[in-house]
Amino acid sequence: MSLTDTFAALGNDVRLAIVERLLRDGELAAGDLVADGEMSAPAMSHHFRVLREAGIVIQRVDAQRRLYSVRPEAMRAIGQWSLTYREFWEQSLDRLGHVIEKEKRK
Amino acid sequence: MSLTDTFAALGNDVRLAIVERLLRDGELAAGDLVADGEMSAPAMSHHFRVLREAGIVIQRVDAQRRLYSVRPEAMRAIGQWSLTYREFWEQSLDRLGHVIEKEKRK
DNA sequence: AACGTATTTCCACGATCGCTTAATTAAAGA
DNA sequence: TCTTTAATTAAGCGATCGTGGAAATACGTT
Repeated sequence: MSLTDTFAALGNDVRLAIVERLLRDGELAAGDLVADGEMSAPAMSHHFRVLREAGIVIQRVDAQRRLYSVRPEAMRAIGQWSLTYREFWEQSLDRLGHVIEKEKRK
Repeated sequence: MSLTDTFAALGNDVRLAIVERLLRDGELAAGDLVADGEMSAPAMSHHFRVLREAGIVIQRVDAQRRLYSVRPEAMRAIGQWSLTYREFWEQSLDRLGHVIEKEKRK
C-alpha cells in the first residue's frame, strides 16, 4: 500500500482506464467494465484485485455483483506527492510566465 | 511517454527512490547513485534507461560521466492529472472540514 | 600506446505479469 | 431444487522485468 504500489498499479493501460472510468462515473460493477471493454471477466477481475490490493479501489458487495469505486485517499497520496514538488515542476512554466510578464512591461 | 509509462516507471522502489533523490539533490551522475545504494552498476544503468525512455529523466554527458536530472514536464503531467481530480480526492477532507466548521459554529 | 575511470550493452536466470480456458463460488429467480 | 447471473479462483503459458557477471565502449591521464 505504498506509493510505489500505487504507481505500479496505475502503470498499466487497462487499470488506468478503469480508474479514470470510475472517477468519472463513480461506483460501477465489475461486469459493467467487462461489457464495454474487449476483455475477459477473469482478466478484469485480476485487474480489480491488483487495484484493490494497492488500496486504489474498494469493493462493495451487492448480491452477486461487486461494486467498485476509487478510494479518495489513494488519489490524495498521489496529489500530495506531486504537490510536494510543485515548485519544481512549475519552474519551467514560471520562466515562461516571467518572459510574458517582461514582454507586457515593454 | 504516456502517463501509463510514467506510472509504470515510478512503480518500482529503486526507481522512485532515484527520482526522489534527483528531485532533492538536482543533477547527479549514475555512479553517485551506485555508490550509496547496494546495487550493481548494470542494474542501476538499466533503471536509468527505463526512466529515460519514460521521459522522466534526461541525460547530460560530461566526459565519461552521465549526469541525470528529472524533467519538470514529467512531474507536471502527474501533477496536472491529480489536480484534474482534486475535487474528488479532497472530498473526504472537505467533509471533515465541514464537520469542523459546524463544530465551531456551536 | 597503455591504463584507469565511468557507464553501458550483452547474456543469462529466476520471478512476476497479463492473459486465456476451465472450474468454483455465491446469490437470485423460476 | 434447478437454472441463471455475476464474479472469482485455479492452472497454465508466453512475455516482460529485475538482477548480476562479463564484455564492450568512451573519455581522460600518464
